[in-house]
Amino acid sequence: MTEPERPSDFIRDVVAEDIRAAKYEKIVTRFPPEPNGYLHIGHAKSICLNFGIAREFVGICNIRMDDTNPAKEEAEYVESIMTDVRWLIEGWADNHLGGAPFYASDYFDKFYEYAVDLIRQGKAYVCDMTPEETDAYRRLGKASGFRDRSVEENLDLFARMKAGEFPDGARTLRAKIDVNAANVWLRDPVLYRIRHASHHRTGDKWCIYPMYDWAHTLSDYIEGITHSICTLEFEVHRSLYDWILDALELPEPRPHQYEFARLNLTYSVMSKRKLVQLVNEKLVNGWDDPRMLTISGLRRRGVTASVLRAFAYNIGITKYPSMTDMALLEHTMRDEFNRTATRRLAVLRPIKVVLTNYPEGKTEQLEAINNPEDANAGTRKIPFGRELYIERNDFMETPPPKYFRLKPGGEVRLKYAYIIKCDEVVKDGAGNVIERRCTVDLDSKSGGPTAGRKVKGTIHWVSAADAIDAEVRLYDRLFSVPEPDSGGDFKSFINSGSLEVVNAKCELALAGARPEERYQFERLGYFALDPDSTGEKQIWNRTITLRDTWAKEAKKS
RNA sequence: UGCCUCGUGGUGUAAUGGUAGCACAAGAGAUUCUGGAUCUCUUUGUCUAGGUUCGAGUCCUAGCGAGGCAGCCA
Repeated sequence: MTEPERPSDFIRDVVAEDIRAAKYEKIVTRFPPEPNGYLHIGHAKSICLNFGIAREFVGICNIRMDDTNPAKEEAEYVESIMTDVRWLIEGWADNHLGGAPFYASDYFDKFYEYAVDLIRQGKAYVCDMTPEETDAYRRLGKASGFRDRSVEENLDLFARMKAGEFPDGARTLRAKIDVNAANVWLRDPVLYRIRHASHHRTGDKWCIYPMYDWAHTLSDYIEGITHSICTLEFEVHRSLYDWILDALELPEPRPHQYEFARLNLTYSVMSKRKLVQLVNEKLVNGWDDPRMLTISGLRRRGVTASVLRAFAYNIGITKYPSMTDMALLEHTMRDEFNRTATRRLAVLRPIKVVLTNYPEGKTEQLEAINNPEDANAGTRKIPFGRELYIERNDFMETPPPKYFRLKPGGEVRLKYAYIIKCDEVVKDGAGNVIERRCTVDLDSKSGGPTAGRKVKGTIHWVSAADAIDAEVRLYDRLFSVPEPDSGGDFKSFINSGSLEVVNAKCELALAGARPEERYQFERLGYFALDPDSTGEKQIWNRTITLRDTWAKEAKKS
C-alpha cells in the first residue's frame, strides 16, 4: 500500500482551515509520552498523526517526555521511546522533528513562576485537606475551608511547600475555579502535590510536582504548540486547558486541544498496565517479544516502519471508539511484503524424500526467481539432489478430497525442479512413515523444453545434502479470542500456540541473509532474522503467514 | 447519578444539504510452477421517531444505545 500524500480527517481539516485563516505562522504538533513504559502500536497511531501533520503542512513535531510524576518514570523508558520514534519516522518525517527530545521537567521553574503568578491574581490557593477530604468535597460541590486564604498566606505556604517544609500529601496548590462546576475537572483541580521523591532528571531539586493539566498545558504553550492532539479520555480536560491559558492571560497564539479515539485491535490488549503485567509475569519474553504489539516487539517480529505507517493511514482518525480487526494489520503486512520480500525455499518441518531414479552424488543448479512481483530482483541458483526434504504436511498417506500435494501413487511438482511421483513409503517398526521413495520425471525440468506438463500441486523443497539448519520461531496472535479485554482475566485468553519453535532446513542462499531484509519462505509466510542470530546459528521469526485458503478449506471438512 | 463525546454493511472509514463509495473480512469463479499474488463477480449499511427543506447520513428536537471522565496518575 503506497502512502498517500495527505490523508483526510477532522483534525487535518482543522489544521488546513487554520492555515487558510493564517492563524499560526507555522504548525507545531507534539507527541508527549510519559516515560513509564514502552511504546505500542496505539502510540504509533498517534506518532503518525502528529508527525504526519507536521510533514504534510510543513511544520514540526516535538517529542516531549511528560515526566511530572517521579514515582513512575525511568530513564530506561526514555531510551526505548526515542529509539522507537526515530525508527518509525526515519526517512519519512524525521526532518520535521523539532529538536528532540523535550522534557516537561525542564520547564519546572517556569511552571512554578506561572503558579506564583496565578496565586498573585487570586486564582489559586494552598489547600490543607487530605486526599480523601478533597475527593469528598469535590463530589459534593463543597468549597474547601482553605479556599479564601489571603494571597500573602498562599504565597508563603506555596514557597514553603517548595522548600520542603511539609510531608507528602499534607498540602496542595489548587486552582480557584468553581466548586460547583458541572465538569468536575473545574471543581478547583489540584495543580501541585508534594512528593519527596527523586526525579530521573531533576534529582532532589523538587519536592513539589505539577499535575498533568498544569504541566501539559504550559508545556504546549512554552513550546509554541499549535495543535495539541490527544485521546478521547482528555476531552473533559479541555475546558481546564483553556482555563489555564485564560487565567494566566497568555498572549496569542495559543495552542488548542483536539481529541481522537485511541486504537483498539482485536486479539490484543493495549493498555500499558496489561502490557506490564505480561512482561512482569513472564507470560511473554520481555517488552520486545515479537508477540507483543509494542513497537519494539513488532520491529523484532519483522514488521517495518512503513507497514505501521500504512496501517495508521488505513485505520483513519475519528472520535468513535472503534475496534479494528487484527486482519487489517495482517493484510497491511502481506500487502507490503508481497511486493518487497525476497523469495526463498525453506522447510519448517522436514520429512525425507528419496528420488530412486536420480543418480547418487549428482547435483544440479536450478534457476529460481527471487521475487515474481519485482522484475529487478533477479534470479539465483538452488542445488538439487537425490535426497530432499519436503514439508510434513505436503504429504499425506490418506489425504482428503482436493488434496493437491504428495500422496502415494500421486504426482506433484517440486518448485523450480521436476515432477515427482510417490511410489512407496518406508515405515519404521511403529508404522510411522520415515521416508518417501519417488521417481522423477526427468523430462519435466522447470524451464526446459518439455516442462509444459501440468500437475495440480507444486510444493517447496530443500536438497538434503545442501540444506542449512536454522531455528524458526513461529508466532501467532497472542490471544485466542477477539476481545480478551472484554471481561474476565485477559491472561486466561492467551493463545497457547502463539509461539512454536521448529528446526528448519533452509536453502543455501539463505546463508547470506541480512537482518534488514524481508524474506518470503515460499508457500509459508514472511520471515525476518532475529537479533539473537549468530554467525553459526540463524534464528528466524515468522512475521506473518501467507493467506492460506487451503487451511480454510481443510477446516470445513 | 452528573458532565462530555460518539452512533454509516460483520469490521474500519468516505460522502462538508444533491447518485451512500472505498478498504478489510466473508462467499463464488477465472488464472497460477507459491492452495501466495492477480482479475471478475456477489452478500451486507446511514440507531429510532418526528421536524426543517424541492432534496437529510449530513441541519433541528426527542428518545434509544455505546464510550469516556468524576486520582494529590497521565
